[in-house]
Amino acid sequence: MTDKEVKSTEEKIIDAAEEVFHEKGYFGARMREIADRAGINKGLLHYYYKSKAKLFESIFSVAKNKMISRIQVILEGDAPIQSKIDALVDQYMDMVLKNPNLPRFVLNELNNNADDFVSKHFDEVVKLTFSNFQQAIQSEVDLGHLKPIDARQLLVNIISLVIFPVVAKPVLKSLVALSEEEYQAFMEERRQQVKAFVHDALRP
Amino acid sequence: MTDKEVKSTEEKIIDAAEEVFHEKGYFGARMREIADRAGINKGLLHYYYKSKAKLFESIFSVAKNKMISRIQVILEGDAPIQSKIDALVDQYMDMVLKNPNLPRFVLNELNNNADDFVSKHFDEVVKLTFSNFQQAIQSEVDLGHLKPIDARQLLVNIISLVIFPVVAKPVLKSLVALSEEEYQAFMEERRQQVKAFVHDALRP
DNA sequence: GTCTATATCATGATAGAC
DNA sequence: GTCTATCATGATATAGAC
Repeated sequence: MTDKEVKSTEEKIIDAAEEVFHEKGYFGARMREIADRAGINKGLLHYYYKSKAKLFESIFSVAKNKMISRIQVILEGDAPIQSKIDALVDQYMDMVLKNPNLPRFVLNELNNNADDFVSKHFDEVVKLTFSNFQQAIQSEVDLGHLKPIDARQLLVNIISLVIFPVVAKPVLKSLVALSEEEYQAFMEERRQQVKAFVHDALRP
Repeated sequence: MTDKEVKSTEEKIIDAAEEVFHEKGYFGARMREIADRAGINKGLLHYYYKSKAKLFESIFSVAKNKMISRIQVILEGDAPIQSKIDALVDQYMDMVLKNPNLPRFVLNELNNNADDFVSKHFDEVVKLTFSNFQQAIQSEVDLGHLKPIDARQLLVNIISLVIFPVVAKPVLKSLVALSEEEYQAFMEERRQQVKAFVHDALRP
């Protein structure tokens, strides 16, 4: 949907709720602010979503899917491991740069909720995906193409290198004294840098 | 202070407030819950801290210092770069394992506040520290001891590799299907793994 | 479907007795 | 210093007119 099209009320609500929940989290978000940003009033907001909790669930579910859908496709494919890693970095980098508040939001809300909530959203999805990746790593190691490494640690390394600098954006800007433009450039450089860093670390 | 000593009311408040703010963040925290965990009532809590905001500032300031004090000492010393990196990983790993909610808390609250708030807490401190590190990296690169790398990117890499898996603990436990004990073991392995990974990536 | 007005409830904060 | 009781505010949620 492009900006100039007329949004339905439902769409206006979703868009506004995404903004506010992603920025402020569940507890920081205000139904009032969501209604305002959607250009409607609180009564109408509650007409569409009976409660803040319902609206949140809807927003969170979409966010969670954005975070895991791409990784899943990549890790399950049968491309060579180096291209998998590069694709993983590129896809995640695209996603977090386009939705800078998404990772923090998902991470925080997963943390706020009990373990069974986390399992419900992640477990089934992720087991197969990961074991495929693990096997791919192992065979490359066996062939002497990669330095031996625990596949779990490697996967965590890659994701850390991409997501953390987005979650920590405010610190980063202070830490290396960046303006907004410099930060964007830094992250764009980072795309290549992370790929090279991981590649270099895996040299046998 | 050990557990069996009698805590002053002030100490009980600080300890309880740390727990609650670190777990729930500013907006999720309740003065009621802080009073309960401290074993006092809300009236007394407000006698010590006139407002939630004041109490928060006090807790946040300590948390922020925990996050930057160690890194600063290490990066400013004149040890060889490889030992600096190892020390940095060890120190940060110790800290985040002992205070698993600390990084998320600091990161979130920095994000919730305006840029000048961030600058106030970080800027002056960090400039000198970083330029020292940058020079150390550069001379090692010049000597051919390290593969050329942007010092900013390297520093962000190291911090990402240590902190992210703590911030993302719930995801991690699902992603690689870990129990609490397995997670702790994973993180303990990680201490060596990160050092080796960074070291390997920097081989010329 | 959309709005205004209102009910309900929880929270931060204060007042005052002891 | 510590407690109980209460206030004031602001947020979610509902009722009802249009």
